[in-house]
Amino acid sequence: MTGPRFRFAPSPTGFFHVGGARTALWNWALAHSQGGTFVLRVEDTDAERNRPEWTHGIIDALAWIGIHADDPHFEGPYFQSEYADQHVAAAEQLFAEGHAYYCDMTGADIEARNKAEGTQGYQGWSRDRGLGPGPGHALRFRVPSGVTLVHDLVRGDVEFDNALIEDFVLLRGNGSPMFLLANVVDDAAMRITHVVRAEEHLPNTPKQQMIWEALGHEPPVWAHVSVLVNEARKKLSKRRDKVALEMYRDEGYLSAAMVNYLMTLGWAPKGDVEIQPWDRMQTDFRLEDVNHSSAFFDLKKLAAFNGEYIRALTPRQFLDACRPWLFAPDAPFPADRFEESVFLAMAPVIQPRCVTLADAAAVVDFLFLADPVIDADAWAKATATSESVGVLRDTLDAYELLAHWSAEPLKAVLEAVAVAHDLKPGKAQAPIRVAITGRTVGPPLFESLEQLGRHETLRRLRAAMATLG
RNA sequence: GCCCCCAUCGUCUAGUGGCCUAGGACACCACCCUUUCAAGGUGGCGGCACGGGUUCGAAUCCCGUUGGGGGUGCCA
Repeated sequence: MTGPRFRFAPSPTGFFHVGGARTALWNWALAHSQGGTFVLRVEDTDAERNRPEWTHGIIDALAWIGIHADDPHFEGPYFQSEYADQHVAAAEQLFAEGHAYYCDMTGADIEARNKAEGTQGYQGWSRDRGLGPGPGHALRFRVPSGVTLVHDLVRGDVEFDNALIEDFVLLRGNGSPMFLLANVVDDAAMRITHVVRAEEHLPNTPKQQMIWEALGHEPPVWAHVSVLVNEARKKLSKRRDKVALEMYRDEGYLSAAMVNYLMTLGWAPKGDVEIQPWDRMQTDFRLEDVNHSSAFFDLKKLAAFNGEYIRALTPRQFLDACRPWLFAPDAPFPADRFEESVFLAMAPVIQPRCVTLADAAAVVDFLFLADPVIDADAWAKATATSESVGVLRDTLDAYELLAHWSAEPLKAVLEAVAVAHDLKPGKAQAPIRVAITGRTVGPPLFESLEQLGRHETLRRLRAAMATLG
C-alpha cells in the first residue's frame, strides 16, 4: 500500500483507552480516505511491559471498533522494544555528529548544582566536557539555539523558543533508549508521514522535531488532537474514570454506537445529523475540521446513541447481539428454557426498552422462567383495590374460553372485564401484569401473554389468585 | 515558577466578517400518543467568559484579562 502512512501508537497498559480509540478511529478514517496505511506500533521501550496478553487486548479492542488487522490498510503490529538496537544506533550517530553529548550527572548532582547556582532544570553543564560513553553516562541531546516551528494540522503553527528546552536525555546511564528517541527512530524507519496523537504530546513535539532534523529526516505532518475529559474537565484517567473500551463492549454497548459517538467528540459530520454510517464519516473526516478544545465523554449521550443503534437492529441481529447476556451464567433464567422464536417475536417491543444489550434479558425474563419472581410490594399494591380480585377471576374465566389466543382478543377481553367492573378500559391490567410478570412495569402485556401461551398464562393467574386466599 | 494549548446552551457541536433574532444533538421540563415502562411526536428552557480594539458591520480578526487543561523525568 502506497500513500500516506499514519501511525497509531498505544502503550500496552493492559486496557484500551476510549481516548485512544478515538485517535485510532481518526487515523483509520484518514488511512482509508487517503488510500494510505494505518501502522500499529505498540510502544514501550521496556520489553518487560510488552506483555503479549495486553497486546492481544489492544488488537481485540481495535477489531471491535472495526479496525481489523487483516485489512489491506492495516500494517503491524510492531513492538517498539524489539527495535532497541536501532534506537541505540541512532543515538550513537547523533553523538558522532555532535548533536548529542554524554553526561555523568545524577539527579542529585543536578539538584545540588541548581541549589548552589539558584537555577532550575538541567543547564547543559556537560556540553563541553568531552565525556564519552560509559557506565552511568547518559546521552543528552544538544538543543541548538533559535526557535523550533511546529506546523500542526489542527492547531496551525506553534513556535517554541529552544532556549527554554533543556538538553534532554536520549540514552539512560544504563544505555537504554528513552521514549522520545525511540519514537522518532521508529517513525522515521517506518516512513510515517502523519503523526496524529493526543495534545499532551504537543509540548514535546519540538524535541522530537529536532531529533528528526538532526537525524537528517524531513519531520512528519503533525496533528495534535485534544484530549477527552471527565466531568471535572480533567484528562480521563484509569483510576477515576471508566475509560477501558473493553468495559463498554462487555456492558452491552454496540461497537457502531461507540464508534459513532467517539467520532462526534471533537468533530461533527456535515449537516445536522450526528448519527451517521461509518462509511460516510470515514470519507468526510478531515483533521482540519477537528475542534481545538477538549471534550467531555458523556455517558448519557453514549447511552442515547446506543439506544438508537439497538432500535435500528433487525430482530435477528438483536438476538445475535444479545446472546452473550442471554446465556451468561448470571442470566435471569436458565439457558435451556430460552426460546428463540419467543424472543424474536418480542424483539420489536424489547428493543425500545434497552439502553444496552445487557438490559434485554431482564425485560423478558418472565417468559423464560418456570415461575415469575413476584415482587411482594407490587402484588400487594396491584391487588389492593376492591375490584382487583374480581378482575382477576373474570379475566381467568374469560381467557379459559378465548377462541383465538392472540394479543388483540386478549386485550379486548380484559377491556370488557374492566368496564364490567366500572373501570376505564385500560385500567385493569395491573393485577394481571403482576401475576404474569411479577412486576408492575414491563413490555406490553398482551403481546407477552400471547407468547407465554394459554396454558402458562392460566396457570400463573390461578397460582397468583391462590395466594390471595 | 517557566512553556504550550484551549474558551459558542449544563454537555457534544454547527458557525471561517453580513445568510445569526446563533442552528442541531444529548440531558431537563411540558403536552400528545398510550396498556404499565419505554419508544415516538410536538413544544419549551438554555449559550457566543470578560474588557478593549479593527470594521459600515464581529460568535467569527487583533490585543489584554480571567478561567480551564496539558507539559516541564535517566516515565511512556
